[in-house]
Amino acid sequence: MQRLGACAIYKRKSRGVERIGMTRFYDFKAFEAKWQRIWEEREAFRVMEDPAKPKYYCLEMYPYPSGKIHMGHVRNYSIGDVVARYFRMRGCNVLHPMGWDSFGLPAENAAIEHGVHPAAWTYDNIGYMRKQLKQMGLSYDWEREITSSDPDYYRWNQWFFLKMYEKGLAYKKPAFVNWCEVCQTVLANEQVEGGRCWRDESEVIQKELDQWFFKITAYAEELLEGLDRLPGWPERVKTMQRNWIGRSVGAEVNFPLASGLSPITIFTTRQDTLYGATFMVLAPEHPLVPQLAQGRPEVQIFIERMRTQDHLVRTAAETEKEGIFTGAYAVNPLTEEKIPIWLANFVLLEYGTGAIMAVPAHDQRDFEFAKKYDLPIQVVIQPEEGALTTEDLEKAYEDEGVMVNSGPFTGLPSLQGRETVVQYLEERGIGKRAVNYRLRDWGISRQRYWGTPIPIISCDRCGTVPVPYTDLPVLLPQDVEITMKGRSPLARVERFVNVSCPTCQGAARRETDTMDTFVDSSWYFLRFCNPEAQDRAVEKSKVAYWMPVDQYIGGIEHAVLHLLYARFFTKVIRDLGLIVHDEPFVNLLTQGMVCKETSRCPTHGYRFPQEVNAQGRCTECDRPVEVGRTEKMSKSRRNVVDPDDLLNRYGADTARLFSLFAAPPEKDLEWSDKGVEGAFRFLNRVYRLVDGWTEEFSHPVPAISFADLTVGRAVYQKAHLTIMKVTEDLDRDFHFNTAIAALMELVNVLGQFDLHDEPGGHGERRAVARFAVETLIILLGPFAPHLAEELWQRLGNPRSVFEEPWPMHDVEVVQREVLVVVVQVNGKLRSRISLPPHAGEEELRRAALHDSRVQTWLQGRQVKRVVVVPKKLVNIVTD
RNA sequence: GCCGGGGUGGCGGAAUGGCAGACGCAAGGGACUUAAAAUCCCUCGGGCCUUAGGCCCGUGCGGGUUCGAGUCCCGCCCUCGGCACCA
Repeated sequence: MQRLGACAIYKRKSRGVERIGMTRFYDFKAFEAKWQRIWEEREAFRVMEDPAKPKYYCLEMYPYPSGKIHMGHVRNYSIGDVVARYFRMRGCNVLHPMGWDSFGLPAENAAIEHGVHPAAWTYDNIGYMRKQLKQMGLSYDWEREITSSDPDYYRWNQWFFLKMYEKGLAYKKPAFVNWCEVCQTVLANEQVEGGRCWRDESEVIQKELDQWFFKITAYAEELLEGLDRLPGWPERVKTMQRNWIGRSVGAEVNFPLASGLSPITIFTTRQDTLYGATFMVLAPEHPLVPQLAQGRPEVQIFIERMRTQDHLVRTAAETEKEGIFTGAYAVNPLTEEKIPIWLANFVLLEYGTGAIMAVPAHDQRDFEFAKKYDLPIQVVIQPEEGALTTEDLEKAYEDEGVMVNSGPFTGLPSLQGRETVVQYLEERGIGKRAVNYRLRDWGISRQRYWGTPIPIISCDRCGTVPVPYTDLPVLLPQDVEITMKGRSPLARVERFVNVSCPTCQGAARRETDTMDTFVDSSWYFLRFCNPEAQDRAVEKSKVAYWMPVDQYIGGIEHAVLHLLYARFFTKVIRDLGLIVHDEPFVNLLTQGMVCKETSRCPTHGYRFPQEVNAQGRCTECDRPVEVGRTEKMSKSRRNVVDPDDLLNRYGADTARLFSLFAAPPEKDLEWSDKGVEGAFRFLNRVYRLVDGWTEEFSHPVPAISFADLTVGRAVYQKAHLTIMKVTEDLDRDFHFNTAIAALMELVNVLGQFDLHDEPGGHGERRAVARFAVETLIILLGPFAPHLAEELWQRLGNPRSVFEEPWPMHDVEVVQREVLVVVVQVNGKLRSRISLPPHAGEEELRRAALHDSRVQTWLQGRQVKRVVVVPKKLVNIVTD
């Protein structure tokens, strides 16, 4: 019985030494290290294609190597590991890989702040985090590890880029970026705060630079429609993608100019309100503006002001509407009235045609604008009840109604009017049906060093020339000075920039921008199928075997960006003929955030737990600290828990078990130190239970069958019920928390069980106990793999517990021996009756009516009806 | 404003339209111990009936459907998240 943890040994050796707060615990450190070593030696999680087995691809979002793993990773990867181990035990050939999303800005910031090379910083972090993941006992096939910043990986980003370039899906156009004059660099949207640079607080301007784009809009319709064929995705993720794609159906209408210049086309979803269009508004950047506003310097000034205003600010809903008259007029094609053309901040060049017809009576934005600049308002839609007049209009009437003041259309319901008007426009060549998407093309240029070089060369004679495939990869040069000064750091590396043109051999320059790191993660799941392939990005047969991903698991924060880009890439690669599937991820589990309560001091803000004393006061100023609401764990909120501490103190199995037990996976998890201890206690209880019985189990146990069992029937049955419950919970929605609860129930039952036979017994109790314990260990395996392996081995089993097939419950055993049926009178619980398990409806009814407690409730009442739910309940309805 | 989650004990959370509160945490009581820790056992939604044992109320609020509603329907309130001048 000398198997308890180190502390217990210490206590025994040093009798008489008093230690307060000493705990006895199982030696998780030794077990976990041992089994991690054995798994590695046995290559337990290597997989190859095996047509004989059903395949299962389980994937968790690969991490950015920021330094250390955080609790979100612990949760994410614990979930994934249970899924992977479970399906493996169910007989599937499981692909469960891991890698590193290792290009990105933090590496460059580290270079600027600490003078470390981004590569050194990144690869150090990967080394540390890989060690942490291994310490968690995750069942990855590490032979398939990929690192997106390796040339072996990113060369294929370049390859895909060139393929897309050939197909016209990658193109260059001028686009606005956030530019800080002080830093001389482009800033990401997240680095612009209120229109100012986050570093030096100087004003950020919109600068027009040549940028590379992927034409994701070419797939807008398919990306939208495909969502309907993803039943395994959470509804909210699909909704967010639908909103993001933002399909709207309407019409494009041509408005002739009064001066006879070529007409201006607008997009509208409300062509039924065309008769109410009393003016037009163009985006300040609209290409026709210079012609229209000739000789009007004040318009130039307005445009200039709009150009320099931060795009985010300008497009914010709270920003006041402002505009200016261009001096030009257009003609409403239906009323044939002359209407003024204005420019305004709220009209965006990127959406629709960059021009709108303004219907102030029926569009709130137009209404506010018309009121401000005193422009005419004309009511053309009347609500069903009550008349609307222009005079008493306090806000725009945007709902449906009946068309009025609309010439031949007057009297039509607005909904129907939309169809009739668009037909009319098409017949006369004034306009046509049109669909618009809010989705914009994906700008992938980054003026950064630590990313995939864009494989393009520009030559003064030949223009834009793609790097030939044979010259890939375009390697990212190593010795580059990284500062915040200047444009892309690569632009100052002459050896890199200066090349000869692949077409004319003349002097030419390389593109010095790098790709958005979302490009890397848009296809990494394909690379896991054939990470070793040197001559191609994806190997058709292997990808055909493994893809699509059966279960993808990650944070909700990628609901739109990553998950949309990955779907887009999948469709592009399909159209390149390399894969056959349309969607990358069949089932998606978006795990909730890991949260913890925060502490705030009135003077010092967020406090770490160690910055709060026992009296709940700030250690710096002694003011009472307010315990705030629970929020997502983050360094800035000072409410993080370091997984290293958790792993050292309680071990991987406890860390995993707690993060799975505390909440269902898709909900937020509230951190609780006490809850972690609870999980640890449970594992210790399992350990002690098995440890205490190992000796008994070394004696031979007889074969048992439930039918002949004279003792321990309830325990035997509980084991089968637990198999049923755990299996159901894993199959239905991965309800790990209730599955673990079922295991706890089994342990509670076993804790009460005495396995010593009555005099004259022949080991039946021992046999029941052994069966139940082995069942427990197998079922516990996916959740607490190290402890399960250790206990399994100690019971004398030579093979790994993960080579055991997942058990199946016996339907005969699970049948209750005695049915306890609930009896209600008028829907209220009044009694319970016990009956043999196969009692029929009539027996139930009779037994219920004769029950003495029920009798007292029926006194003086007439039984009107008796509802019988077989095996469950009888409800007696009286008058 | 629009869309999507969610409101159940002191807390995290359970409940295919059929026993509300599984399991865990906290709390209280007890056993073991010289003592503490650890462990084990018991109690644990609220109110009421002196007891055995029972009764009443209770899943955000108000209606409805049903023999029966935490669960389904209608109307609200609160809360979290996403989107938001998208024509």
